[in-house]
Amino acid sequence: METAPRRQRNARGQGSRLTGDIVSGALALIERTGSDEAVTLRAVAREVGIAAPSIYAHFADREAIVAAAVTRIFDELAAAIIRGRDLAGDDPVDRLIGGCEAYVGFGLAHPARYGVLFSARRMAGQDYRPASAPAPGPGGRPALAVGAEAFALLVDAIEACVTTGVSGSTDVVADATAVWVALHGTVSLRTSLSGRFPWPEPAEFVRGLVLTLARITPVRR
Amino acid sequence: METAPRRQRNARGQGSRLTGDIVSGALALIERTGSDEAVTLRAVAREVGIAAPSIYAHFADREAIVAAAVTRIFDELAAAIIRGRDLAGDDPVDRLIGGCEAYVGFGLAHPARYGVLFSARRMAGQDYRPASAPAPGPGGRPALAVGAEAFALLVDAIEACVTTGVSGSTDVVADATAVWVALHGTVSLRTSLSGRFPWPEPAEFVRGLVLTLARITPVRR
DNA sequence: TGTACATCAGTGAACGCGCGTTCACTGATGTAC
DNA sequence: TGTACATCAGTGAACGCGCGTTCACTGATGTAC
Repeated sequence: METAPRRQRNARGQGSRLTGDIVSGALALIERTGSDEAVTLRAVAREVGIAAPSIYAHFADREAIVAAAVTRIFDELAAAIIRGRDLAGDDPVDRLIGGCEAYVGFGLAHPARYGVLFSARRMAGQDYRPASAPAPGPGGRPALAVGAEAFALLVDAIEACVTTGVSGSTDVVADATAVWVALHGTVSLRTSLSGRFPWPEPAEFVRGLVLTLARITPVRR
Repeated sequence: METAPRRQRNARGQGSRLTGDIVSGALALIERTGSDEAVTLRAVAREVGIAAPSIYAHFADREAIVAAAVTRIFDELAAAIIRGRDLAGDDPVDRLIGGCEAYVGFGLAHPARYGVLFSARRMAGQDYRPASAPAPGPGGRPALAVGAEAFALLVDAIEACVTTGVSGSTDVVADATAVWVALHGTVSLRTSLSGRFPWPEPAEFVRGLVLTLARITPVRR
């Protein structure tokens, strides 16, 4: 268990910089081990190059660190979706597919980060937290709000397809839910069973799922 | 940490009964805590009512216990699917939907058990294992074979719909993969975000997913 | 039929480890006078 | 301009805990003679 070189202490008034470095250290541990289990106070301290008790000035406990990491990952995911959507051009179907491919691409490229987002146990833990302290995290909004933003992107993308007449969806939210469920299942199952199942090529598979579930009329393409 | 009452020792020649009890203890821990993390040698020993070192006569390590538990859960899942399929009657579409609803029903009713089946880290661990020791477990077949059996049930069910002309699928394996991914995503997301998302009623939602992705011709119903 | 013995099915104590958390502390740096 | 002081940003040692794993052992029961 090698320790990072001892970190230089922050200048007066800059103490909150360590907050961000602790989150980065937690993300590095998640990335390296594939799980948020590895995010212990002592491991994070080693990663960042500080003494373990120093963390208490920035986070109440392990859960708070993980919650802050989750917020950061949701931001990365949302940014990836928006990038994929906007790179796809102006056609609403292309933009929908571009965003969905980016979602799956992010999940497959960063399975550890993605997995932490939807770790059932962590979420269950949040349920026990009193409503008065909704996992704020120093990143700003609570993680779930960011997740909701990503879902809103999907709803809007399908809505745009309905508006231009290429989607026959009569319940956009229900169909967006179906698409999300399928995208998540794709990332989750492929990650679990990567080499042990004859997976089709991801981009084409996702395209097929989205066209079908978002009820894009086949006439057009 | 209360210990179970001390277990009565097995009669001579019946020592292997403890093997099954250890797996049951592991399942009880998974069910109670929601995660396979809780399956430690000492916790299992407490659960079963034996001394921790006694486990070594039956399992090489923690991983072997979890692998045996996974095999048992896969058996339960396959049995649930078959039951749901057969209770649905003779119509191939009804049987397909019955099996899929049973899959999702099992996952939602036993989220902890289901979650362990597809825990990415556990699976990754199996990859590092040499091919010479494919996680045999005292349950019989390796867990993945049982997973493949469940997938074969799905392929057969769609195949039957194609044969009777109600499914327009031209690539049954690809469409079965899409259905599986969507079912898994449904269980996984609903479990993670149970109360924090306006989920539609499961049976109807699953029905819609399956009819769409298995390309059941809408003419008929 | 009696008895010595082998085997089976475990036990109990001990080890070293990493963990969260506490406590009193240190040493640089800005600020009031 | 000098200096005492408060504050900030941490540190280091120590605690008790649960963990996997080892080791020598125990005591019931079947079996060979």
